[in-house]
Amino acid sequence: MYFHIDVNSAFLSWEAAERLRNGEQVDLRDIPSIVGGSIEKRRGVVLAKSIPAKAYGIKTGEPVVDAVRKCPNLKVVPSNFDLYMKSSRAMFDLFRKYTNRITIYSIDECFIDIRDLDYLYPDHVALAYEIKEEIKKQLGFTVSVGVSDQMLLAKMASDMKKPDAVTVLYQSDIEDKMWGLPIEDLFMVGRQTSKRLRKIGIATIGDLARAKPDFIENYLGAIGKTAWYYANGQEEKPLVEKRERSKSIGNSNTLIHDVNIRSEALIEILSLTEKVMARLRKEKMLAKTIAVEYKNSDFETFAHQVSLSNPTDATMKAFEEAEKLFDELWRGDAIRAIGLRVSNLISVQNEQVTLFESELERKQRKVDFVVDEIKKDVRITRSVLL
DNA sequence: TCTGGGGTCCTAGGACCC
DNA sequence: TCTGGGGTCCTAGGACCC
Repeated sequence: MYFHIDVNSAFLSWEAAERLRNGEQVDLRDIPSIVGGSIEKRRGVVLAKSIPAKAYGIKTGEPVVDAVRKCPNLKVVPSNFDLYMKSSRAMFDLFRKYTNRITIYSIDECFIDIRDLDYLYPDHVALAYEIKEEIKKQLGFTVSVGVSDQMLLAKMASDMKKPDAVTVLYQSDIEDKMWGLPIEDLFMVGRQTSKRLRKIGIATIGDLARAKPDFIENYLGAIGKTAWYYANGQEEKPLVEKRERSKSIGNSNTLIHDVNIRSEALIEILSLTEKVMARLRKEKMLAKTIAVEYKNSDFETFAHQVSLSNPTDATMKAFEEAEKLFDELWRGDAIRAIGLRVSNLISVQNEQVTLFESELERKQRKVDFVVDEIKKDVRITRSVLL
């Protein structure tokens, strides 16, 4: 038996709760409001919206300027990722008082396997309400809980009633509760897939469930098969697997101005490389593949990647490769955003890094080590001061 | 319409090997 | 060599999630 727990308008709720704690009178959740990226820094999209804002037709992911056009007295607050991390951790810690069988799916969502709690809490729905109420009381925000014997159905269920709700959805309910929903509501059916499905007359989850699976797979490929199973309330494989380590680590950045000077782009790439490689070293991993990506002013993206013969965690080694990749990649157009990602990661322990290492590489590793330590100290000092 | 950032997985085509 | 086909690895691009 699973719960899927989803924070309602997470970033906005967390901001609202924090402001109330700090003595502010107005609850952001009661007025048209959004958490939005900074327009000046060209990150101006809606990250979260209040229910009153939703009533104006404001959607997550749309440009903030459009949202303001829809609702001129919209309250726009900036994002605050430290607060989100803190709020997220507090919520997951609260769940851990019940069980450790928690699969974190994102910053504001998780699955809880409650099979160990049967003895203490034979009534699953009552437990769902208890947890929901405890979050509200202790942390000041609401969640939607989905209850089912399967992860997929628990996830679909938590989406059905919002905010502050518990929804039960078993296999035997899907015809009644799920099949009438538009195809877009099915997990893993996004814009492209729904467009293609509608083109062949599949408009609801029920339409997909009743279609021939082989035909759908032929038409859409692997995603078609997966979606067909989901429409029928089945998972071909577990919805999410607990994984110890990430498979890739990357950072990207929208530049304050479009750039078409190589040296300016390289400064940005170096800064991204430093960030990404520091994260990689912190995870005690080495990367075999390095990829550079950019987005031009027309929002086209281009990427190049390379596989190294010797995996590395060294900033300068990665930067050398990134520089080469960028030179192959860049068409001389105006660059809006740049990203760097490493993948094909292996544990440091699994590799005798020193085996093929040159004197220069050895020195560079030392530099990385020292820089990481200094940054650690800076953080410690700052937290002591706070 | 003037569009973020962090991820995962799939697909198609080419290189290379046997 | 004018050649078949399977397996594997790699890359670029795209779809999806939050």
